[in-house]
Amino acid sequence: MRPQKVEDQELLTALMAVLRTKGYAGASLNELASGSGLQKASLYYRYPGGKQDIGKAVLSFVSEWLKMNVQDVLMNKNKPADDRLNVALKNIDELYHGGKKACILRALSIGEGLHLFAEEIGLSMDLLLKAFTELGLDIGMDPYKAKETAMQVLISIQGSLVVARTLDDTSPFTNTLVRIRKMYYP
Amino acid sequence: MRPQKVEDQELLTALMAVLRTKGYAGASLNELASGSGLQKASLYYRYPGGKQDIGKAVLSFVSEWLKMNVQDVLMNKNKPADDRLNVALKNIDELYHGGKKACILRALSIGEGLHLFAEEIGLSMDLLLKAFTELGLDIGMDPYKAKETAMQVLISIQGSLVVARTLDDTSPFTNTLVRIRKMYYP
DNA sequence: GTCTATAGCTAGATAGAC
DNA sequence: GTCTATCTAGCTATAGAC
Repeated sequence: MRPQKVEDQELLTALMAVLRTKGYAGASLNELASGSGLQKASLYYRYPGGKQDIGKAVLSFVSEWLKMNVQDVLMNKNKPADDRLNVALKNIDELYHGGKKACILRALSIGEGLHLFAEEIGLSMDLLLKAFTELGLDIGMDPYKAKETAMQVLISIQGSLVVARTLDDTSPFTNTLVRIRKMYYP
Repeated sequence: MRPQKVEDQELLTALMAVLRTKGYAGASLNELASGSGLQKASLYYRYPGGKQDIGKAVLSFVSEWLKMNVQDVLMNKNKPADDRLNVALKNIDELYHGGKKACILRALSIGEGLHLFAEEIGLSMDLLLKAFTELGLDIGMDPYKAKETAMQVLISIQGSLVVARTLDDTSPFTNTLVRIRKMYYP
């Protein structure tokens, strides 16, 4: 058992960085290799299923990150709800580097990726939807309002990331994070 | 001058359909050819610059479509503002087939496309932003509110399309069109 | 576990017949 | 204007040395 040249988490972070900027079809194994510090053949050793395997591994990694850094944060009833929201939004801000980086879920939901990863992407979206719905219920929203608000959170995050990229201006995203806070604490 | 086998507009519509579903990197010339009814070499005759030329042509086509079916509609001061908004929203609904089809501006803003088409995509976004801002001013919003509302329109359209695709459910998009109406006529 | 080297294929792009 | 045939480069994936 020779030691790994690159740790799993570091590797997945690097692979995610390539996929989120290039997209699934646009990310070649050569780019995934050079971006991660391993050679193509080594990537096949770590992910025997090749590129599709890499995509699934990255999406699982993202899903776990969201669970830990958004869902668990929002649902931790030991802390005040507004503190939980602040931390979750700060984590989301970091995930997208203040609007400078694209969403991996969106990048992989184009073309072939939409069919290959529909399940994984849908799971992450559901996770976020449920977490923000729970927060709404927690601060006294009725179930319908809580679900609608959570949906608006997802829509405005995704939408503001798209607009930020196409206008080359991060302010739509940063403003959106402030707006989300106001949805729960007007 | 031999007659064209496929009319310009029909050709661009077919090419757009391939690009918006496969993305720029994912759409091969073979797919663009079979999707449009022409052979690869014929596409090179119509678009000498190859794939990049096709992308730019499709984006110009979309920009003109938006100008005619959204901007000119919203700015036509001969009709009542709420009628204009209804028609513009109906046209947007058709452009995206009720949320079933992706946005070409978003599909081409991933990977290589973001750099190749930044200008064209930004122009279409600006066009929409200005048109909806104008509508807001027209019904009495102050300039700041008008601009903010227009930005929310763009964000919620793009975001709801992403969420609709990832959840495989068009209702986020169709609900968003209703919400947009309420932003201007609460 | 990681590497170099390479197989087999498909990509974007062009030449030249009609 | 459109086609078939073909070029080269780059792709995914694998074999085998270390």
